[in-house]
Amino acid sequence: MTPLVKGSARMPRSVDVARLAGVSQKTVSRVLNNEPYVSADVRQRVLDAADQLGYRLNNAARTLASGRTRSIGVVSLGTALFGPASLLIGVERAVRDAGYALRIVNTLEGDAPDIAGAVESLLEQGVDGIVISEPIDEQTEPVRVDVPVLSLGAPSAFAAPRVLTTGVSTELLARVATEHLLDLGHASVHHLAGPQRWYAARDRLEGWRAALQARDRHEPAVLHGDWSAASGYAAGRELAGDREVTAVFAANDDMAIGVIRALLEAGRRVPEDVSVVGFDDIPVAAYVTPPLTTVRQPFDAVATEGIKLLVRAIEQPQADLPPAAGQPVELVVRSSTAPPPRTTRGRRRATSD
Amino acid sequence: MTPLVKGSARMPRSVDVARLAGVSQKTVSRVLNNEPYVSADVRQRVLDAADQLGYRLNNAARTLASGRTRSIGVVSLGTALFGPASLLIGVERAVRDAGYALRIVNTLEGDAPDIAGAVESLLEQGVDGIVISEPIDEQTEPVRVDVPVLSLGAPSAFAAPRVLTTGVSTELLARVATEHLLDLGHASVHHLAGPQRWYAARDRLEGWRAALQARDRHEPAVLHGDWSAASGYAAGRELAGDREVTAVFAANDDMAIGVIRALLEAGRRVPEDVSVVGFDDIPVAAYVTPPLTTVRQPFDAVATEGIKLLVRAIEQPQADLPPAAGQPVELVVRSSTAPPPRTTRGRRRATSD
DNA sequence: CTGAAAGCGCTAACAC
DNA sequence: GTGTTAGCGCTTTCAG
Repeated sequence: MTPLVKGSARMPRSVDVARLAGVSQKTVSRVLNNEPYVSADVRQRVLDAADQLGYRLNNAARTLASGRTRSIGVVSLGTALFGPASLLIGVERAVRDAGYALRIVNTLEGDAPDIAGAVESLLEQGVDGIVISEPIDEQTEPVRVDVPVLSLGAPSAFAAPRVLTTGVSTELLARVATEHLLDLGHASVHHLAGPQRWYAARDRLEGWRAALQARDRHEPAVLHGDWSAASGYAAGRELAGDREVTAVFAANDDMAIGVIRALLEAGRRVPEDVSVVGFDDIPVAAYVTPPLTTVRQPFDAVATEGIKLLVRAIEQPQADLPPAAGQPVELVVRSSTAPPPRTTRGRRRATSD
Repeated sequence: MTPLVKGSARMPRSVDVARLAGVSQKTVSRVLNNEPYVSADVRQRVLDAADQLGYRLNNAARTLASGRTRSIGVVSLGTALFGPASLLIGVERAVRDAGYALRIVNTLEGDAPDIAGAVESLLEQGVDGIVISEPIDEQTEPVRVDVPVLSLGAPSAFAAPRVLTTGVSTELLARVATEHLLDLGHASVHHLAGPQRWYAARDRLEGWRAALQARDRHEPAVLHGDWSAASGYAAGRELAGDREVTAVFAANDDMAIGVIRALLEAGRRVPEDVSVVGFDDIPVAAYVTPPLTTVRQPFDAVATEGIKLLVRAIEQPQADLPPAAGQPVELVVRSSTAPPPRTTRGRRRATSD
């Protein structure tokens, strides 16, 4: 009468392995944890015995006895948006490479209570560290957490032993995108921002603004979308009516594609009449009409870097945390951007002909 | 000297709660597990005490004592492709709704050894059930698993107590897409298939073939892509050279967008000269030029249905498994499809004028 | 280098 | 309705 039977036979335990290998249970534990001070001979005997029995370490027992779960929890957004999804993939790989298991909780809205609840549920499941993938709202009141927290992107209000932050400065990327347009000769650049509750959206807005201010350009009213192509389309219709508009920087590619669609439908050519830059370099960006100029985020590098920091905070609680390394920035110029039309009021001078 | 301290203070245990509430430790356990036979008064006292202490159940101890992990593992593909990502989100939600935690392992290639390894690692972490999200290769030799396995899409070779399968018949969706083109009057339909290692790709290919055969149409040579817009573009260039081509069904939207791009560059209009249908209805599908006709998969319904089955298999090992319910099929007609040009050799007759 | 004893914090079975 | 008694299968001391 063994209630823990999963399959037909009882699961072998480490004592069974020990018995078969003719050693103590503790020695089995040593071998399986790659601890030193085990003779090669004994090690091999144990390994063989384990293999023969189809033995598998019981994770719950390990965790209970050691107090370490060897797993990392991530709070993610329940969205198939390219950015968050790509980041999550990078995080999974990095976590696995570091020898940890991954536990995921998605939040629907990503607002403060949602995130707090998700963190709570991860803590209950047992995790050694937590990653907040796309932080949205600032936490109003700090959540108390007893493991290190990595916030990918935004600083967040967690009262944890260690709070870490990495991420590219997407602000820098936004600046680069805007400058590209300015360099082409546009007098100014309109911005279609993402939902301002997202840190990523605010960050890009700031980058755009900084680029404009650095060159002392007029700052047009900001339009707001929700990351969707549909919202980009709606904004594009507004933009199409305004003849002043010669350049648009959208906070992601989906919205940029929506903007272009609206512009084309209104009879404004892209890039001849209006240039459009996106953000993310989604896989289809090179194949829409016209191929989209955009900037690319190094999701994988960000994830790798972030998890490295988190794991260090978990395993060496005392050590100093090195500052996050800067990530490369990549502008991908395609055909949706060009110099402004001649009749523009821009301070550009006709270049030839 | 308590090694399990995570924060500054020792984590409270259920005995601490019991002491504070003036009951036995077992009663605390009862309350926290929502077991019956606890008076409302005692229940409230326990809850208050737990709250006051900031008590949190220790999952490892629960698991060890009960033999149930209350978590489900998913083997997923490390890709940000819209389909797999959307499915994963649905799975996460369904798993959470069922009161289980989620453990994820991505595979890079999704081939047999990869999947076997991923399953092994989930088993070691401890899971009550396993979901194989986008099955690729058939397993050559069955993997022995002692928990129920849900294969989302394809039947797979797991020697598990129960192996379940759900998923829309994407074969049916492919047939609907092909029939749409045929109904418009096209003599036949070319197919740009996905990588044939993917079950999803083989399934769609079959649906396309079935539609053609049902109407006794000529079956053109199949083109192959890798799901990417780039591969669609390459295939599109081939297609553009062949004047016989008036209709193309691509196995996903990204490839369809690549095909359209190549067609347009070659001077073939879409849909006037060639109609193109995609698959998935990715968010930008409605905003590319021309807006893409496509079919939509009910990811959420598939996930919900599948997890429901899996949870039943976990919690009621003896019960019969109801067959998976059929899912609705949705064809989204936009502007990338139209009747074939007049000069076509198709058996269609001019309709008017 | 190896082993024996003592829990980790909870649930399960059974008593009261 | 509630409490008591045993473990769950490991890791952690601490001896040899």
